[in-house]
Amino acid sequence: MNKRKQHILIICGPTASGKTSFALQLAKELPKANILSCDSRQAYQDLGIITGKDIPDDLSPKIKFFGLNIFKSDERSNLADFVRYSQKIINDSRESNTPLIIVGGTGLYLKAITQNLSDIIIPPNQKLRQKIEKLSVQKLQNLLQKENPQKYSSLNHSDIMNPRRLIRALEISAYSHRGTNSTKKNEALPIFHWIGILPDIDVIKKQIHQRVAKRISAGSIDEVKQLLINFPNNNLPIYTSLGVPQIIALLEGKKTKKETIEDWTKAEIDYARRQIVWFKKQPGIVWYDKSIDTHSVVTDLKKIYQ
RNA sequence: GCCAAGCUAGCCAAGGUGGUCACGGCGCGAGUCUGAAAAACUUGAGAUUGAGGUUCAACUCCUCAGCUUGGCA
Repeated sequence: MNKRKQHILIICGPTASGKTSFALQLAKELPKANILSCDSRQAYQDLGIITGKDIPDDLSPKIKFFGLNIFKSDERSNLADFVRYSQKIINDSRESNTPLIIVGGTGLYLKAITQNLSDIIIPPNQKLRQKIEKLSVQKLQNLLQKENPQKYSSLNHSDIMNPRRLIRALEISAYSHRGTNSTKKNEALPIFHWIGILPDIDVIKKQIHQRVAKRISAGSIDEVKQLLINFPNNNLPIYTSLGVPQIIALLEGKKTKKETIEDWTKAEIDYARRQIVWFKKQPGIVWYDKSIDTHSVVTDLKKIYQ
């Protein structure tokens, strides 16, 4: 790898597109490689079955896999935490001169890793959040209009109806008002090469159907039971992992097992759809629609890593 | 067989003294998104069982047919 410029491959795509196995396949063909999973839920230490942390047991020692199990399940980890972690992995890979492949489906995290997003350094303000979280959308709008009319008018129709976005905007305004508006230096970023994996939507749906059925029979329900015992606070982010709310409904007797499987499957398909919408909009992604010729990609990549 | 109630989008479902675009929810489609992102939010397309009749006008009233559910000898 070039000593001065670090090249990093990013493999993105919707859930069930086969991006992880592609990354592993690719890594095998390199003399050594680090893989960083960029996945907001697999980053937690529990729910291995539900979130599908399917890394082969016989992983070659020349491949190191990062990004899994890095947060405790009762943590409210977030974008900034993950970016910090990623930067460490990126730096380590550069120093050890090891090619790094980032693979994941959490679009915003990937975006933040590859660009210096300015506002993400502003931390959550729990006091403020608690104070205003119960307010109506209308009231939040009024507040923001008063506090930061510029930001208010920059929001689109969807965002302006979104309490979470309004609260975040108010949080940022409050932070800026304190005069601690830090101007973070743009550190030299590595060069990122994006590959998007996008099979036909029907293939994805079929994969999702199979995957949910498999995960249910592999012990997902017990996994949720255990989670409820270990971390009874079901307001934690980990509780929003796909499959968890659906399984909780089953445990509460509100749904049959069949309905649970249907609901979970649907949630996964909806999620895949949202991911596709997001990634399609990101510039600079080289898309692989159907079958991927790993070898030709490797050939291309070797040129980059020369 | 008789009586009763009902039949509104793919599914569930509200409505009105007959009178412009027929509530909703689910599902389906399309999007938004810089510290919750597997999150949160926005938005679109779909309907009056069929055939007659009354009327200026019927999804709403009448008749017949079909189907569904409940009750009865």
